Amino acid sequence: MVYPVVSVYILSMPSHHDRVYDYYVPFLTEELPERGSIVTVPFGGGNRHVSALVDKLYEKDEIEKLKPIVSHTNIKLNEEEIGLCFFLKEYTFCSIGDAVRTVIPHSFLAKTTQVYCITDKEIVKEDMNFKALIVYSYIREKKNPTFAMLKREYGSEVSEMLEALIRLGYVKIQTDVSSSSNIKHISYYSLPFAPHLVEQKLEKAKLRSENQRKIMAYLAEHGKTSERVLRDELSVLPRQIKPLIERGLVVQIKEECYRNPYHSAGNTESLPPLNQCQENALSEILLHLHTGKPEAVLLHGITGSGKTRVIKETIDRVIAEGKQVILLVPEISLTPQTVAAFCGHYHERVAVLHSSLSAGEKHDAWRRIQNGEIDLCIGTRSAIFAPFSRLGMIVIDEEHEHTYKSDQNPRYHTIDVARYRVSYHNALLLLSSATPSLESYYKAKNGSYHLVEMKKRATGAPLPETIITDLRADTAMGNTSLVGSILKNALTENLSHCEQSVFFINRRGYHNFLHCPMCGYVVTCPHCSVSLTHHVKNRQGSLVCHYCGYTQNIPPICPECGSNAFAFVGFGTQFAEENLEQEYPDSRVMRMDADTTAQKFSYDAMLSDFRMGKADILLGTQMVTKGHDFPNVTLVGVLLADTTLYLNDYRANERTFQLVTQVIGRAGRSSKHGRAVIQTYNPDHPSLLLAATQDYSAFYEDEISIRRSFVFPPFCDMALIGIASRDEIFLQKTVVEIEKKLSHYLQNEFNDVKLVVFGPFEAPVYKVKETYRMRFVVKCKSNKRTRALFRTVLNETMSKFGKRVTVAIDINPNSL
DNA sequence: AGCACGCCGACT
DNA sequence: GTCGGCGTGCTC
Repeated sequence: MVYPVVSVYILSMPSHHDRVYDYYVPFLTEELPERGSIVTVPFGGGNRHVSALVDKLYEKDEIEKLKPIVSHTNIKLNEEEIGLCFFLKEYTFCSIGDAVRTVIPHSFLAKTTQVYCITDKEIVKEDMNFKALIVYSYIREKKNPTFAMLKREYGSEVSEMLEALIRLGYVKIQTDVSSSSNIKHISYYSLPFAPHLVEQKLEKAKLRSENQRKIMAYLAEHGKTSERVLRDELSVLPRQIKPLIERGLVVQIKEECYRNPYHSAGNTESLPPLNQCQENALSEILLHLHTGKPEAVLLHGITGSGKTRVIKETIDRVIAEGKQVILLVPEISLTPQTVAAFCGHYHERVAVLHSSLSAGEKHDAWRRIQNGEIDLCIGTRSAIFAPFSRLGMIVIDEEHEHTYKSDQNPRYHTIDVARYRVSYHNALLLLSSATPSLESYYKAKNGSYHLVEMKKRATGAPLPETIITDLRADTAMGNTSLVGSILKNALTENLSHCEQSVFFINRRGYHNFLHCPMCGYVVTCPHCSVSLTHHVKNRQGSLVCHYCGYTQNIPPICPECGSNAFAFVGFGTQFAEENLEQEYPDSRVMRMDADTTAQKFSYDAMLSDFRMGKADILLGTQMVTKGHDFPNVTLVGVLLADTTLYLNDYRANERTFQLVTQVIGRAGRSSKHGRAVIQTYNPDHPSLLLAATQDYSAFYEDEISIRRSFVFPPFCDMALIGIASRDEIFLQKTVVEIEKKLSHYLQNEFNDVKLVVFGPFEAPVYKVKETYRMRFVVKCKSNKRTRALFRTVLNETMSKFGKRVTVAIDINPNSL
């Protein structure tokens, strides 16, 4: 006798115990699970029910040692999704469970519920009182009720009873996995006969109720009608319709309905024809579309060159051929405007996917894509997993943005996943940016991507005139205003012309921190080793931790030495806003940062208000720099460009160049002449000088030679090994253990692996939310052997120190 | 991750 | 003499 057996990965397993377990399939009558099916299996001593992914199905005649699977759900990952899971596991050291939860939405995975069930134990009379017996037989009869059911039946004192029953071994708690389909249905009603027969039918059925006649009449006139319309129009409830259904006078139809917050207000206005530069770029891209193999194009166009237009045109071509497209944008620029701009005439065939959709909305968008109802999916990072079966192209707009790198659990880079998917489908990967990441541009220069460049602004407008101003000169003259004299002149002039300005500042809050000049004391967060930031809300000042949200009042004097010279140092968006309002009382200042855009869609509302001219000055953090098109903006000010310049990170130059280039690009996008003023204490810094002239290739040449000589990406990979614990002693122990293991393996089993280990260091913020953090920084080449070494060290350390510490490896992290 | 098994302190 | 702390180890 041979039995079907499945090898499965348990989805709740931590990565260091992630391996296959075998189960036999007992129910031969039902459909067999397949590779990719999600099944429920008994696991561990208590045989609790857990979800698992079927890796393979085979036959075995010896099943003595195996347990049977419990059931299999209707959820099944396709071959590509399974491949993506293993890809994520290999590259990010996550478990298969984490990978599955990343590749498909959480709502697709079965929900677990706690149910009570009886055991095989024979009842001993003395153990049971009358009440206990009642509860026991209820559980037996109802076949595994939930706690909610028991409580409804017997009140809340039932929990003591249950505890006793469990203690005596008559009842146990079981985790049931119910496959929640999470599909929303909507009921429609219609007549099963021709409308003119209504009267006749009503007579025959002897129905005289006014409401029921109304319903019939309405359906006769309007045909198929939803429950909701009937309720709104006739104020009838489903239970009044029910008798009609029972008598066969009305039929009920249930249809799957999709929740869609983007009512795809597509933009069907005809666009101006492509200019020569755009036309050339388009035809170059199209060259790589039908090669029958995976291709990648890096579209590098200066700010304002109209990349968006070219992308849209390319999307049209791909969809016209019956293929599907994923368009990714950075979190920050996923606005209804962006969606509308790309929607074009696709309307209902567009899905939007991002992390702040509700579970139901995400689920529905996913279902529509699966059902082949969608041609274009616009979204943020997670939309890279959109389940298209005829994928023709993946577009990654602003490809240099750090939001494409996941900074938690599966710490994947979207471009890596995109390359996997593109090669699976023989599709085209289109990366686009005005300031490509060094890594991408390097690949383009070396032939692994095709490079397409656009060097002219679409409107023919010249690049903004850019002035780098030396704040030291202002300081020397005793001018401590945030706005130096040159920027001040430019702003005054701009205001008098009724033209708009965008000011960029790199920091939230009011002042940076509270500092005592007498004793040097700085007010810090009690849970995190970081200074508190001054925020003002409703004219009330408070100190806020940007890591854990801890808030406290401002102490009037220094708690350390009692000095009243206690003062704020540095400044943020809030302070700048007040400062500008004071100096320019007649101008309207709009502040945009994480604090003012916390509400859903408020970001969008602010942008369109500003575009419509409801403010003169838009002041904000990073978010004002992203790809927006403000035709009336002619002045851009960077209040302090130095903040990214001296980051303790090899990408400091790159970040500065990208940021400044992008901000400058906001100015003078229409026919009006634009100006940019960059305030700095380092007016001679090459990255600033090159950003001012928007000279990407010169910047690239400079920077790539630095990267080459100091060996930084793209000439190697950086791995960050992060160790965190609430217990400093264990943290230290783990750090020592990792150091020991690394050096041991590098001398023995893994002596072919080349890596340079730096550290251990304390993390830049050593303590966050009562957790202490240390790290190693490793220069390596992320190949199979290196990852195998990392995996070995990670697994062994985690097995040893298990719950007291967490160790995570991030390959090419966003910040070091 | 869960959960059982197993070995030492504060209670009836 | 027991209840219960959580350290250790296993899960087809």
